[in-house]
Amino acid sequence: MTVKQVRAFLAVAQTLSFAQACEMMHVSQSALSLSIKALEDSLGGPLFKRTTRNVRLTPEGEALLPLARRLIADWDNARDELRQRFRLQQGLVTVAAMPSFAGNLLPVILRDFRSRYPKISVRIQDVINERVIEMLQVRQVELGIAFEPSSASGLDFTPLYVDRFVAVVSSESPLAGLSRVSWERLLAEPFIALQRPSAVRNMLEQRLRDWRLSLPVEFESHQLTTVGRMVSSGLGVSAVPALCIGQMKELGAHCIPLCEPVIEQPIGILTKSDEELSVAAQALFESLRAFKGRFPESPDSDDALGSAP
Amino acid sequence: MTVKQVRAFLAVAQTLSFAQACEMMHVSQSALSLSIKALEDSLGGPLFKRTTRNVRLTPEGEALLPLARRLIADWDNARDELRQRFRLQQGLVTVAAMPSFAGNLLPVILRDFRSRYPKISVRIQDVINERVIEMLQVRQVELGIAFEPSSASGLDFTPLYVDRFVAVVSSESPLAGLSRVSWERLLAEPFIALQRPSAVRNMLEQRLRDWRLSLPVEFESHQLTTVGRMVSSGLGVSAVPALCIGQMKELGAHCIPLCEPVIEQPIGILTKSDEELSVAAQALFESLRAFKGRFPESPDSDDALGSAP
DNA sequence: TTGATTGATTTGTAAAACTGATTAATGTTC
DNA sequence: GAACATTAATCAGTTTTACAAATCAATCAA
Repeated sequence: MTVKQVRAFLAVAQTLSFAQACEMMHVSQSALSLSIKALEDSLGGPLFKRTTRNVRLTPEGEALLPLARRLIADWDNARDELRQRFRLQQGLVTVAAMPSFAGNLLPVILRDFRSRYPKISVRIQDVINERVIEMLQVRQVELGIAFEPSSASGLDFTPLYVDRFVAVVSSESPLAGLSRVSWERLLAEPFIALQRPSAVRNMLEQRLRDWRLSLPVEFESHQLTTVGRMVSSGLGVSAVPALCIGQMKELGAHCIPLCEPVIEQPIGILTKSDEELSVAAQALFESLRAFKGRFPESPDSDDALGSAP
Repeated sequence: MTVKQVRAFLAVAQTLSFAQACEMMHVSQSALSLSIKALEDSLGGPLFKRTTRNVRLTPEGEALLPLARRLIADWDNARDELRQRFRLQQGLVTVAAMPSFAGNLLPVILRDFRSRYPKISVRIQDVINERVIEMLQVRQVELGIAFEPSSASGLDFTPLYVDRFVAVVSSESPLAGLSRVSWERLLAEPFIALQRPSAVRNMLEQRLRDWRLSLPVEFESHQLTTVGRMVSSGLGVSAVPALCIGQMKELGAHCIPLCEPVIEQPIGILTKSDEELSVAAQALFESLRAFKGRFPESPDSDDALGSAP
């Protein structure tokens, strides 16, 4: 019992004529006759009662008809779905991205991606860095965007850009006029920090410890927006990834490059190393990499890397 | 995309090894390789990621797996169902029979039939003669058991036996001792008849009119049982098909052969002439015919046929 | 009866599916 | 780290299957 045989059965059942059915199937009449006969043999009895002038279904044929219809419909649906998947005309990519990326660059990239592959839906998880890695490891998402993880994490890292901290100050602040500012100078002001647990916050404190600096935390918030508002209201200063400059400016805060040390961290695409990417995920992967040149320039000269003195 | 290819896919997906899968499929490894490749080509992309040491599903393969499982399961189910039908191990026969037959002989025949084909269910409609014919014509049932219909009914008639009217009298009746009784003598008593519309009743009146006799109807009932009770209580006499003798005796009534005229009517199996019988219906048809010899003897000598004088 | 139509059958051919041997690649083991 | 074992892909040759064209047999209409 093959698919072709069942299709032949449907064609004959529909037209009640071998002659018409064989046109529909694009085969010769003899081939159709043999197909039907083979099907009947494999099922154990006749499906049609046929004379030279007349073709009708037997009761068993009648019983097969609805079954055959459903089988062929399901068959074709499954085939089409798979084909669409491969053709990127359907599918779902799951992505987990750290908030600074998810909130700033990702929407732009996705708009481009969606216009290219309108039938692929993208599910984004806007979670902290650690959750990105966890979700990848338990296969909750196919792609992650985060800091480079430890090599033992079982994840592959494809760098996209190097993020760097910039100072955020109110426009009335005495620092506002400077073209660059040192951490030491910045931390003389009351500091508004992102709440723990946060990889960004942890990384920041770690690096500052190397320089024997510490954060004089005055306020804390989970939301970057809140941090921006606090700064622009003159409550204190902060430091955020360069990615968020636009957001800060919108909130009326002022951003200044930070030095001594320049704190920067490569950010990139994470994938589970032993896991294949779906065609759809590969497409998004490529779209992300294609944006590489359009990221805020991060001069990756070695001397700019802040290292402990 | 063929069934064989999808089966091959399932085998490989299950074992994650071409070598094991090809044993399962009883084909050579190269044939299996080609099958999978053909499937992949027809779908538009790889379903497995395979190295010489390792076979794993791609995300698209992962997507196909549940679909394939269902397709193959449905496929096999449909095939098995049809095969069982042809093998008489499954199926449904619908029968409409006139009450005198449905209530007396049919149960015995069906017990035999059920023991031979336990998986075939039989749906019986116990309806009056006219409904039997109607139900056949609209294909509500496959088989009917009734009087021979007019040849224009579009039904085929296979005679089973000839039914004959017998007198039913109470055991106290002066007629009870007779070995035979004429209709004229019987109709001198108050008559208990089956209610109209009833083919039995119509036929009876028709035949009696030929002999210039009429029914002195005193009571009417739809139920044979009620007729029997009335007779045995001495309310009157009746005449019923010979098939019902057993039933009447159980109710305490007495049955006597009727003559002048002997009113008899062939009863048999009806089928729609332009309709094929299901294998299951054919089997029941044969079971009914096989019982032919065991029906109450109806001497079909021509002289016994009552004809108008 | 004749002619037209329709499905079954037959026969030769082209396509496909399959096998077995070989090859290339990749873990494993000592 | 080299030899070995295992595995899937590939190739060549064979078998099997599927197909088309022609013919046949049956049936209906005129």
